[in-house]
Formats: sequence, C-alpha cells, structure tokens
Amino acid sequence: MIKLDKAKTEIEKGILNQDMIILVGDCFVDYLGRATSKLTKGKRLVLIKGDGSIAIHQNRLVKPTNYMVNTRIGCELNEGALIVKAHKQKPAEKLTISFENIHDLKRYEIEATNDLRLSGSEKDLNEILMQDLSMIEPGLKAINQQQCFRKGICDIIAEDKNGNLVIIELKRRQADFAGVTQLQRYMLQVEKLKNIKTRGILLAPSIRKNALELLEELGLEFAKLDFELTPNDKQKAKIKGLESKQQTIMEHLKK
Amino acid sequence: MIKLDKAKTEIEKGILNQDMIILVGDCFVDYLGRATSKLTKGKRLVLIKGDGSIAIHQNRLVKPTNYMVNTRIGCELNEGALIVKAHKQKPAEKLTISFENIHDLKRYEIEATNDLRLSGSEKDLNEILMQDLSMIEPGLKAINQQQCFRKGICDIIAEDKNGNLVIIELKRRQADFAGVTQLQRYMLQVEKLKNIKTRGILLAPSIRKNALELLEELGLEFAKLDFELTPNDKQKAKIKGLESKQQTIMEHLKK
DNA sequence: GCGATCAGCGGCACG
DNA sequence: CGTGCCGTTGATCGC
Repeated sequence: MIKLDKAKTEIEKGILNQDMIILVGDCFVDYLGRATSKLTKGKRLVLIKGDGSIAIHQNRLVKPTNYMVNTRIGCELNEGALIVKAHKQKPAEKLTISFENIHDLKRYEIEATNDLRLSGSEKDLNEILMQDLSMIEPGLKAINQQQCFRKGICDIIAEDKNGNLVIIELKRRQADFAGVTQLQRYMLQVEKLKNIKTRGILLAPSIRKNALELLEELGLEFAKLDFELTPNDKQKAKIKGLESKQQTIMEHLKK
Repeated sequence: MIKLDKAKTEIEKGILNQDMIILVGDCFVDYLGRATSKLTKGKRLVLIKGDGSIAIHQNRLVKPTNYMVNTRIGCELNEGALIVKAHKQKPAEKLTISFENIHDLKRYEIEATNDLRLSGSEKDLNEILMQDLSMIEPGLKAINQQQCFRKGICDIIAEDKNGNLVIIELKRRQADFAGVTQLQRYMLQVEKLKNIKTRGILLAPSIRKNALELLEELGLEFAKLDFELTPNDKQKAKIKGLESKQQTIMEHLKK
C-alpha cells in the first residue's frame, strides 16, 4: 500500500517525465464527454502513457472500460482520496478517477517508439493487385488506385477486355453489407460523373450470404480474393488468385 | 531486474490464478494470424488478463501495438530468453513475445467485474425516442423498434400524419456516408417487401456535408437530434428536440 | 456458432 | 483541422 501523498508526487513526476505509469488500487471513475459513465468502486489498473493517453482496465477484455486520449492529466488530494483527472477540449471531455487507496504505483521510462511492421493490410493487398489484375479476370487492366471522388474514395478503377470501366472494392476479410453499399456508392458516382455504365466487383476472401444477395440484386459481382500471409520483408503478401483462376479454367474445360 | 526462471514461475501461477499480470522488459514480438506483424526489440509493457486477453503496450496511444483475445497463454525458457506465447483457434492466431530481460513483473488479484454504467448510447436514445417521435415531426408515431429484416435491422419504423411509412436511422454522433446508405438499404427492403413507398429520415446531431448531398440526391431527409447528456440514473439522456421543433415553428411564424 | 451493428469507436493519411 | 475509411477492428446482442 502506498501513501496517497507519496503517490501524488510520483504521478506528477512521471507525467512531467512522460513516463508510463501504472496505478493499481480501489477507485471509482466518472466520465463526462461524448457520453457519460460511472464505474463503481473496485480494484482496477490504470495505465497512463507519455502522450497523455489514460486507460482504466478491469481484469477482462483487451479494451479498457474507461479511457481518454490526448489529455492533460493532473492529480490532487481531496478528503483522504487521490483524484486523478484527465481533461481535454474538442470534444470537451473529463475523466475523474478517485482512488481510495493505492496498492501499487510504478513508473517506467519507455521511449515512445512506433516500430511495428505489419503485413497483410488492405493497403498491402491493393499494391500487389495493382501490378496485375488479370488474376481477377483475364484482360482486366488497372487504371487508377484510390481515386478520390466527392462521395468517397474507391479502391481500384480498372478496364475490362471489352473496354468497360470496372470499379473494384477490396476487402481483406469477409465482405458484408457495408462493403456492398460502398461499392455501389462509388459506382453511381463515377457513372453520374462520366455519364457511362460501369461494372462493380467486390473483391474479398468471402462474402456474407445476405450481402451476396444484395450484391446480386444490385447487379454487382463478387470475386474471391485468395491470398496468403507471408511474414516476409520483401513480399507483404501472396495473392493466389492466379492459380485458382487457372483451376476455374480447368473446371470449365472439363464440362 | 527479475530472473527469467523466477518470472516463468510467477507468470504460470498468475495465469492459473487468473490474475492480472504486468510484465515490463525488453522484448520483441511476432504475430501471425489475421495478419502478420513483427515488433523489433524494445522496452514494452505486457498486460495479461484473467480472461486470456493479452496486450503489448508501447508508451503512446491507448490501443496496444499487439494484442490477442480469448487465448491460451503459456511460457517457456529458451536459450536465455523467456518466451510468452498466446494461442487460439478460429481464427488461428499466434502471438510470441520473446523477453531478453524482465525489469518488472507484478500480478494482481482483481475480480473480473463488469459494472460500467454508461449513458447516452444509441440504445438509450432509441428508447427515449420511442416514447414520443413528435419531436422529430408533429404527428409522427412509432410503430416498431429494431425491426429485423433480411438485409439488416432498422432502428425505428414510424408512420407520419399522412399515413406514410417512415424509416428512421438514428446516429448518436455526426452522420456520414455509411449512415445514409444504411437508411437507404432498410428503405428499399421495406418498400420491396410491402410494395409501398416509404420516407427515410436520418436522425443525428449533425451530418457531414457530402453525406447530406448524397442523402438529398437519394430523396431522403435529415432531422437534427438535439440531445443532452444527463449523468443521472433515472434519465439516461434528455432529448431537446421538442424545444428546437418549437423554435422552428416560431421561425416559420415569423416569415 | 454466425450475423448484424454500434463504438465515448481509435488511428491514419490526405487535402 | 476536417474527411473518409480501415481495423489483426473489439464488443454486444440476437438468432
């Protein structure tokens, strides 16, 4: 158990030093901002980071029960309690943690690096696809990537072998309603702008059954994106569409 | 600095006991699952919870750089390093944290409660609105809430004073493209099902400019949701629509 | 278990 | 700073 006045000093030092601070103790929490919340008294872990983010963790779930980002943090003693306050404007938000006691307080000097290298994001897949769209459909040629319009940014614009403009919406995981309506929104926009008809392809590893129904009702197409994660620095991911497309051709030949 | 074999024992005890475990030390991290990632060696804080969630935190941002949920966690000593592994299936994911050293290790017995009371969610607003929709428009009457259809669940179905069916999509914050297309999707569904025309109202505190354009192009309507957070137990929030509606009437009378 | 949607979404990149 | 959108989205609730 740590004395509250000692804790106050340590927290203030830690904030000044942009340390990572860990607080464990019995507290209750009030939040007022984009919503309001109350957390009744209980033992919690509070994590304060050098960039002014603060999170109250219970012993379940990866997400904190309460949190704030980009705050100014201060603390004070009040009627035998240690109050940690986080504050920010735009939007106006306030988080108040009232500690009845503090079981443990630690602060760590940790530099605020950002060196995660992640592979397999949509952006990675998009870049690989731009090199060759024929795995989606023979003769399909990329025209533009991340084309920005007034009502959204579409992932890929291409042209098929018959000269039709093709709008492609790419999803790295199973596509849902949102992906379908996104694609439709981009298509309507381009069609209105250029006064032409377009084809729309939703490219994803799979699609929800009801979303596929909607897609087909709207006259759009689904194409399976068959990719493999490669934890390799040179190659962010490997798209296996070509092989599966060849398989499809083989199946056709059998008929 | 904590000896790695001692750390191993402590971690294993903590996991068995479903404690909250804090590890601070120099480590590198590999993740393979829905994507792949590598985090180069550095000082990090690892938070393990009783429900099998695990998160690696750097000294910035509220979100962890690496994480996993619902895992089985184990640890082992290997060539002078302590390896913490989290594992799960469906989807298959693996997280490996290799500690070169451990500066600090703590475990805390914290019960896995879930007693956050939050007010001002969309659900709260929906419930209040269902009691009286006249604040949106005189004569508007609620028919159904959270009606589930084949292609989505719409927030509120109502009937206006002329007997038209009105589909309402509610957003607790500024509405965007997604909200507009959601509303449209629900409308088209109901229209097809019942073979009638419907009105669509997007109800939100505000709406993005371009989203409003899209909304209007589609022939849908926007209604301002003027609400106030009340950190009060009896009343989850207070909708001020009535007053603003009266103001609108006053403004009309002035013309 | 999957489906659908909300979230105090957070965070990022671009204009 | 706002806009748009992805995310290893997470988490909840309903079927």
